[in-house]
Amino acid sequence: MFEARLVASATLKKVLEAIKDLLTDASFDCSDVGIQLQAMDNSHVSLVSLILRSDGFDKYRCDRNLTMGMNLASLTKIIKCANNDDTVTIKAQDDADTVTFMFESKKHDKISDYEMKLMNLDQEHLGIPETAFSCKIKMPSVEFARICRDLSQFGDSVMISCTKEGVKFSAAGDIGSANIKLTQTTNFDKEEESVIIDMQEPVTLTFACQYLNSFTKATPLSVQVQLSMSANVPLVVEYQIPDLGHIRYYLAPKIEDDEN
Amino acid sequence: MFEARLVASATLKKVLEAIKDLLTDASFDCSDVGIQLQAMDNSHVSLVSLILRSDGFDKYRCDRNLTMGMNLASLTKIIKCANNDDTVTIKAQDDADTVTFMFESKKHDKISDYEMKLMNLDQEHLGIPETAFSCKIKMPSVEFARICRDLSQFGDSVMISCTKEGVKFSAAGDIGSANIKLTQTTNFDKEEESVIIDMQEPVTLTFACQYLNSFTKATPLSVQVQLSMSANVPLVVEYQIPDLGHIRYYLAPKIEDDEN
DNA sequence: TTACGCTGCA
DNA sequence: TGCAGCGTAA
Repeated sequence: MFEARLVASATLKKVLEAIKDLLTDASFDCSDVGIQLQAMDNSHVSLVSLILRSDGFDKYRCDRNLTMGMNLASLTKIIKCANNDDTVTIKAQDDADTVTFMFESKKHDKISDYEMKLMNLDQEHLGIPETAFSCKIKMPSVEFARICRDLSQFGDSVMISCTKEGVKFSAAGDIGSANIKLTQTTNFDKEEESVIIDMQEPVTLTFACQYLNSFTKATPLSVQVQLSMSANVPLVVEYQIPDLGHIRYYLAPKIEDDEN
Repeated sequence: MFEARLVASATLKKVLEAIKDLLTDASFDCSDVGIQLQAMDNSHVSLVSLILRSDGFDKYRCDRNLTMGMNLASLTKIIKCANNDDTVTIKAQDDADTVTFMFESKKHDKISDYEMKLMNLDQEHLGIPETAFSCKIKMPSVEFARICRDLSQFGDSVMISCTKEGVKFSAAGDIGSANIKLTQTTNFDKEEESVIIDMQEPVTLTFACQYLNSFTKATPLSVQVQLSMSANVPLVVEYQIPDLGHIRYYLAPKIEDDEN
C-alpha cells in the first residue's frame, strides 16, 4: 500500500495552486523517492516537474511503485475541504483505482476522508537533461511575480537579459516599452530578500509572459525563485518547497526572428 | 399601535439575511409574545420558524395583534440603510397598511425613517408539533456551515448519521465520496467550540444540500447550532438569537429509496 | 439579479 | 486569523 502524511495541508494546497493552471490532469508517480510529477502543460508548451521527497513527509510508506492519475479540478475541491492546519494523509492500495485523502483537525475531534477515482492517463515520460547553465539568478519570488505581472501589461513577451551588470527584464508593445533592471544585492542579513546572479556567460532570451505568469502561481511555496538560462535551451524556473522538495517549470525561449 | 425598538440594528440585518434566501415575502405576526414568523420556503420544501421575543426588545408595545406582510427584498433594501449600531424602531398603526422603520445614530445626530407598504399575504398557519428527538447535536455554527459547503461539492445530498461514536456527515458523487466525522468534545473551557451529542437512539437521515446551505445563512446569528433528528421526521436546525429568540429551520429527509 | 468565492484589511 | 467588501459567475 501507499501512505503519505503531512502535518499541515497548507503546503499541499499551495502545490496544487502551483500546477492547476497549467495542467488539467496529472500523473503522480509514487516510489521510495517520494511523489513525482512531470508533465507538459495543457498546450504542450511548458513543462512542470515536481518532486515531494519521501523524507519530507511525516510518514511515508510506498510498498510498490504506483502512478496515480488525478483530475486536478476534483483534487482541488477535495483539498479545499481541509483546514490549513489539518494533518493530511494520502492513502492508496496497490493496484487500487481510488485514492483516499484523510484530514484530521489538530484536536482530533474532526476527521474527514475523501475518496477519489483515479484516472488512467497517457504516460509521457520526459527526459530532462541536467545541464550547466550560463546564468543563474536567485531573487525573491514575490519580486519575480511582480515583474512578470507588470511587464505582461506591455506585451506578450518578456526579454530576460543577464550580463555582468545584472539582469534586465524588458517588454514592449502598443502602450510603450518597459525595462526592469536588478543588480546583485550584497544584503547578507536577509537572505530571502537578496538577488544573487551567477553569470558564466551573458545570455539574452525571450519568453511568453503567459507561461511565466502561470509559473508564479508557485510563489507562496518559497520566498526565493531561481531562474536558469543558457542560449537556445529552455529557461528553468525553480521554487524550493522547504524541507519537502521543489517545483520546476521549463519554458523554451521564443525564436528571436519571430518577435514581430 | 405597534412599536418595537432594538438598540442595534445588526441583529435585525442578520435575521433578514437568514430568511431572505428562502422566502420572497413573509408575514410577521406581532403580539404580546413578540414578533413571529412561520412559513414554508418558496419551493414549499423547508419551513422557517422565527421568534423575536417581546422581552428581547429595548421597547415593545403591541396594543392589538397584527400581521405585517412584507416583501423581503424591499425590507432588505431598507434595513441596509441602517448602520449596524443604529437604534431601530419599527412602528405601525393598528389596521395600517404601512410600516415605518426609524434609524437613529448613537449620537442622535442622524435620524432616518423609511415607510414601506405592507402586503396582504395568504396566511398558511402551520402546526409544528413539539416532539422529542432521537438525536440532538450541538456544534459550532461555522463548523456546520463549513461541512455543508464542503460536502455540497460532492453531491446534492448529505447523509447525517448519529451514533454513539459521534456524528458523521457523508456525500458522494461523480468526483468521489466524502465523510466528515465529529466526536463529542470534552472542551468545557470554550463552550462555543464544543460539540455535544445527545443520542437516545442512532439515526441516519439524508437531506438536500441546497436547503442546508440556505439554513447556514443564519450562522452570524449564533456561535452554536443545534441539529435535532428522529427517523422519518423533519430535521430541525436551530440557531439561538442571543437574548432575543431563535430561528428554526425544518427539512424533511429524503426517502432513502430515492437515493439513486 | 442574486449568491458565492476570493482577496485585502483589521 | 477572522471578517467585510468586492467581483464574478450562475
